[in-house]
Amino acid sequence: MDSEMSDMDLTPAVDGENAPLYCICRKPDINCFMIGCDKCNEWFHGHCINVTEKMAKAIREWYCQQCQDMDPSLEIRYRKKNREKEVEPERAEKRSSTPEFKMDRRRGSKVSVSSVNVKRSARMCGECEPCTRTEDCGQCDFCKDMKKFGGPNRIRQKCRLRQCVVRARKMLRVRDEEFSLRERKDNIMHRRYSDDYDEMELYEHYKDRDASWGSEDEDGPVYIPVPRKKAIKVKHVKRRDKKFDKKKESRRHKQKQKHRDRSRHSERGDGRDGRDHRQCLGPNCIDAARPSSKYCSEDCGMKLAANRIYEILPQRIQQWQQSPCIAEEQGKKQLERIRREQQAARLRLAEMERRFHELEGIIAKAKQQVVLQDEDVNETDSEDTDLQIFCVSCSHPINPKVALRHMERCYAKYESQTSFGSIFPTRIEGATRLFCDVYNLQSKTYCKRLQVLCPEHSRDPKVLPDEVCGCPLLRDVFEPTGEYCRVSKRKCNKHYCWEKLRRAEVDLERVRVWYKLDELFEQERNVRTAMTNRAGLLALMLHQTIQHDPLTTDLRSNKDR
DNA sequence: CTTTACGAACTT
DNA sequence: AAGTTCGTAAAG
Repeated sequence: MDSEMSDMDLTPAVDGENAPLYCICRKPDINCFMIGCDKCNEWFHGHCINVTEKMAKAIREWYCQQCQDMDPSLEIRYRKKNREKEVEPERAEKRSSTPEFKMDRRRGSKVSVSSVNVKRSARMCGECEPCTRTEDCGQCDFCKDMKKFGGPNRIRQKCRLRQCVVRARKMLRVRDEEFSLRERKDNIMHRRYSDDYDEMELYEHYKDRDASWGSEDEDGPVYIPVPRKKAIKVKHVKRRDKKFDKKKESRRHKQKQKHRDRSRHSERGDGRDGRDHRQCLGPNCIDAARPSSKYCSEDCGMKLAANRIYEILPQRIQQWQQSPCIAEEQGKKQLERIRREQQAARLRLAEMERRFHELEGIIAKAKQQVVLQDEDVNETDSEDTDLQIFCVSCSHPINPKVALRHMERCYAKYESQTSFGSIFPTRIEGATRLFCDVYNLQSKTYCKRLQVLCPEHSRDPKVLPDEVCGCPLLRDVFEPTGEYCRVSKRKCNKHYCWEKLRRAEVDLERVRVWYKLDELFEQERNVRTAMTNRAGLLALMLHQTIQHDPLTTDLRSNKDR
């Protein structure tokens, strides 16, 4: 096989019995460059049709000769870039010689507009500040996504600060306003504002300014104090020089940007000093604040914070105490209810534990009974007919006499094939024999069936030949007679596994009570957490209670009492 | 409708 | 070849 394959490289004429044939040569060779027709989907060897791999790279759509003959409208299409290269020289020249020439492609195109060389595209006006920005901030989510900043390159969008004010989608421009604020703040070092200055307002201010700046530029030679970007000659300049110029430009531009911001800031004339050194806001401190901080040190910040608390807290506590807290009262009521229910559940649990022991006593007593031989004659009563019922598990027809026994076993058989576990063992102190809790190494879980009902991990005990059934006999379904069934356990079909079922009944109820207790405990915890958090330090500092209308409040509190 | 992810055109 | 970023499908 191997040799055949390698042969194929050299002699494509080797024709496998069922290998598909391709190309005009109708040969099965596939180990060379091939191109597919975009109409008929047939594959052709490059060398058969004189198309090299290099040529194919420039091709976007390719049609075979046959398809082109059949449909003359089919035209081989090339990729834009390559087509440009192949464009006749005169056309290329024409383009470069017309300053207004626009090639608005999907991508950034260089547009020559009155000798300013700018980049324009559907997403870039080319004139706003973000468009002219050349460096990525390295801080925004888009930058962080980039490979160069160690990101996974999943979002693939350019830096938020470089998203065009005019044409970029809004979501790309601003998402995390806080971020862009911080960034701008960092960039414009001289700009300072105190915390009572509305940050949103500031941001809006920026946005507006940016937008207006962009349009100003487009309007033409109206001179404003804001220095316009100077025309930079780039046309017919060698590539290297161009690069150099660009760098210079961006540097100069940045300087201008700074200058502009500074002058704008002072124009605002809001009395705030834009200089770098502000006084620390710490109590009685006359030092200068650290850069990008309102304080000279951590200590001063903490002092001010402490003062704030001393100042505000007593007043808030007073406010809090002035009016009754409805939620607090409701919480108290709820706690009371929960406690009552817990009490009831505990009683019920004690009752169930008592019944648990009582049952064990009954079972022990039942075991001491003696088998009555003549009873089993009675058992074979006239019901021994051809009546048939079907097992609920296996659906086999079964004799009613043995139905209970069969179904119990049948169910156990199926049930034991599945596991029913949790990764946690049961931890209920003081509870005997509740969950099975056998550890399954494979699934790393603990069995969560009732122990008495788990056919997977505990088999029914073997019944000895002389064992008695011992099921307590009842009158009118519920009333115990004090008598016990004295049929041989092996033969009694009426009370098959009665101990198991009775135990399960009790255990199930015990589990229910435990669940109830658990639920109540959870509720209590929630209510308590809510109550402790309600008038905590943080809550008091953050919120305040205002009595808008004392009359209404009084009425309400009077009604409550 | 917005956000995320990604192929691919385009640039460096 | 590697990096950038646009348009859009898919997901939310």
